[in-house]
Amino acid sequence: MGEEEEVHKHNGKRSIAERRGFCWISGSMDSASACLTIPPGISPTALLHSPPIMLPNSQVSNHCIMAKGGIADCQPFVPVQPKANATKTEIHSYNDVQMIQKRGSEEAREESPVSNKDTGGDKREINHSMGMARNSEDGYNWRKYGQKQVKKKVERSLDGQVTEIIYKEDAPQLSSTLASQGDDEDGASLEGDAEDEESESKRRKKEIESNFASRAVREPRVVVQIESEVDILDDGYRWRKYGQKVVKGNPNPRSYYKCTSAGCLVRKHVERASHDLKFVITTYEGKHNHEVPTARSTSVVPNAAAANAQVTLPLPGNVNNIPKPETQVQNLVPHFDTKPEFLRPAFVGDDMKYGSSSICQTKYSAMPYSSYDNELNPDPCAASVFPDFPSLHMNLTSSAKYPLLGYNLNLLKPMPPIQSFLSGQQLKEVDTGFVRPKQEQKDNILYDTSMHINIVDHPSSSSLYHRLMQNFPS
DNA sequence: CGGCTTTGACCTGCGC
DNA sequence: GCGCAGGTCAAAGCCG
Repeated sequence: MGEEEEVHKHNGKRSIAERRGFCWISGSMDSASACLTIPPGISPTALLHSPPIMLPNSQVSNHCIMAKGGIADCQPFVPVQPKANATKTEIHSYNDVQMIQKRGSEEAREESPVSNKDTGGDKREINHSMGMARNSEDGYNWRKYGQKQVKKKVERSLDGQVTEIIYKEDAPQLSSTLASQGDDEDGASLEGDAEDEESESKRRKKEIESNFASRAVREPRVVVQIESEVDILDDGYRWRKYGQKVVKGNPNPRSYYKCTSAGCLVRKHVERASHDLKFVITTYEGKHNHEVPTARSTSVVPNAAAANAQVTLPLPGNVNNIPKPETQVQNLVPHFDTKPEFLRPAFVGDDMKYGSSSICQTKYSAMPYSSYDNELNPDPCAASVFPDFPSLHMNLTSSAKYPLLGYNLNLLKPMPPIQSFLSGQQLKEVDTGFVRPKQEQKDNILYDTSMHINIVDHPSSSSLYHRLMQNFPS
């Protein structure tokens, strides 16, 4: 049974996603991000029946279920074409979403940059009151149970395809959550006697203390969604898998990893997105208290082992040397791309400068694959694109028939429809879990279609992942 | 043989 | 208190 069915059957109860603490992001953002959250090949109508993106949630500041009622607030789902000189990285905030969540639907419609006028005027109610459920026009009852500041970074390819979506949860907004509760209880709290208020105050205080004691609050959590055919994204650190579990609503198993460095408590879990198997969702919890292991294997994985390949991501040589950005760094995490813009001086030196990020793309697109064949054949692009990182080189080994990350590097081959990504054998595997034993993966020729990117970073280069994590309190 | 993965059992939190 | 679900543990097995 799929998640959709399960959720739809919840009628009268809290949805699966809600119970799981996920937030459904469906729209109401600015026009760009509203479209960008939609995986390629998913129609707007389909979004009514499948969550486009799910964000793991903190245990403390809950999220609001937005999904089913969000479509009406979206801009038309027209693929966003990249501007001619546009940067390839866009920062979006969900503030407007939260506004809708926090306020009633009427106010939201008034104040949201996306109005119903633009979207056909489909009126839905997104109730913000805790404990209250209202009927939305999808026929289900939805109850807000919290909200949380989430920032999103969307990366797109030249053709407008979403290649990477990264979510960063801001610091828990207990105050807003509590304020929301206060709003809900305004009648009682305002009219109650002093004793009740004191009791309530103590209860809330206790709640806050309890919340902060939980790991979900102590540790920063970053969610990265990357379009990738490989399941494991090598971010430079060493991880040991300590568990695997199939979570409800996603037939793809979630793998749990711990950082192998002694004393480091950072963990992450990786899973294929249920709504689109092209996406790998990696959730990082915690902050590394050590440097990136220096002696790392940088071997290029043969094509045949694509499914088990690791994509090496650039990481810093010394976390302590990374200046803490003054501004809020957006969503920069282990990141692999054909355009490692985080390695460019502008990115390394100044968080929010996205400059001429298309340079590398252009170069890559123009490069024949033979240029990237192996480590003995250093990427000629590297020297010109990353002048500040002389030792950096990229290895792209691929028979890429598909535009991994949205970049069709193989200009000599046609791009098949995205929906063909999984078919036949692979579709069967979805039912039993996407991740299979190593040997099976290696033996499966279907995975030979992926492109491998192996970025070997200069030891002193900076990592956006680190810088992001440094924004979180230790 | 050490490091890693696998996987069933166990723990914990939450909702009812 | 019970059941469910997510997360973690740890023994067994695999692999280089």
